[in-house]
Amino acid sequence: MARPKNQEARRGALIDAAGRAIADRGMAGLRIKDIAAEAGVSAGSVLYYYPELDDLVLAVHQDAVESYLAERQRHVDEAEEPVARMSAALASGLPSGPDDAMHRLLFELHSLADRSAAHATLMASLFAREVALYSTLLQVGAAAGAFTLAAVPAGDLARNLVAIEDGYGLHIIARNPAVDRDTALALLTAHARTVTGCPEL
Amino acid sequence: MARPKNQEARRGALIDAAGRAIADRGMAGLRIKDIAAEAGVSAGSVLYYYPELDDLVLAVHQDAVESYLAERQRHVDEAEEPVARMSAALASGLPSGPDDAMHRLLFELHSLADRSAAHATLMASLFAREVALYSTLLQVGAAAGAFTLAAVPAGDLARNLVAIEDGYGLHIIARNPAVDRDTALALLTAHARTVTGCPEL
DNA sequence: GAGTTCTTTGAGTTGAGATTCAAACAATGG
DNA sequence: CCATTGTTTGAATCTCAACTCAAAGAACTC
Repeated sequence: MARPKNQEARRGALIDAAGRAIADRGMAGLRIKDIAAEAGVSAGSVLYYYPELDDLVLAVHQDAVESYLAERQRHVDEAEEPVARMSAALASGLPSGPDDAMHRLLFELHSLADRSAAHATLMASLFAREVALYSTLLQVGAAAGAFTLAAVPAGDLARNLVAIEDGYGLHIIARNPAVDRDTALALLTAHARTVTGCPEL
Repeated sequence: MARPKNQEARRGALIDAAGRAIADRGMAGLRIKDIAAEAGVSAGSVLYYYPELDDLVLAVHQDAVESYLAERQRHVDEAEEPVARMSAALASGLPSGPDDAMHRLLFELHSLADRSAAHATLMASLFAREVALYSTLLQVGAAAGAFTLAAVPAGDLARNLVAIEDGYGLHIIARNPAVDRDTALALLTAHARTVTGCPEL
């Protein structure tokens, strides 16, 4: 063998490029040449690394789920106290606005879930891990005496929190003028306040 | 003029056919011939009535929003008492399962909102009217003494209810095994119980 | 630097689907 | 039953993007 295979790096670049292409053109408008242009290579090169386009899209989805979760965790971990950690979690789950690239990407990819088991699994995994994050925050907060949970198990409350995030996220991305990030965050926080009995949130 | 124009009826049939096609192939996989096949006509006929396919899709969206809302209202109106009406509202906002045609259709169409102002408007209108429905139910229930609202304005509670519906709806359609209709309804109802202070829900 | 293998490209091919269109067809008025 | 006009169709055409492929290029080994 001669020329070094840095296929990993190449594939990584293509995954990023495809992510950008999907976020701004949508799955329906995704074209190989757009991915190629975004990556600064020819269409042939995209096919060279991903003869099956579906594999690339799946890689994008995996990557998006992992980095989104890592990013949220990072935000939460910047805080120490249970209340502040919960606030950070709430703030990190909503799109910054209609053009939030990560959320646009995730919603586009989610639309594949009903016809692809692999995508459905990724979406379910994202949901489960977000629920786990909130569950932990709620339980730790309750143990520390900061929260008085409105219901048990905490997982039920956590699922509702994630559902609200997803619901508002959908509307923010869809440019619903009645749902901007600030209102959504206020309503989400109000809900969290209710179920934790914690007025400081 | 000779031959009677029953274009209205023809267009109506095409709207239905397109709705079915979108619900089961998705916007990304929508083909004129599928709409035509669904309507039992040739592809040419579809173009004859809708030279611009976007107009047909927009008509489908309008129609879906109206009939979905009408259907929900009908469900709610089958009950008399505030509590029963609220239960009916809660039960009518979630997909029956991953194959619920109306919800599949609505979610597909919603994905157009971020790139089309017309679709965004329809989606926003649907949201606003669902919020209005819940607002009314909450206020009437409170006035009747059945509910003790956890917050004012009632519209805030209503928006959270709709957001939860949308969030769980998304996951049910996406075949998330952790979110089936029954669990989602139970969690949604639990939330409603909390914010209304009404144990009978 | 010659040989080898990996990589990239662009031109050409293929195929699917949208669109056009002329001809056939149907219903009604006269 | 003929003329008129609306409707429908299928075949022909157009368009665009996926895919193929042979040739050129690049990095490494020996």
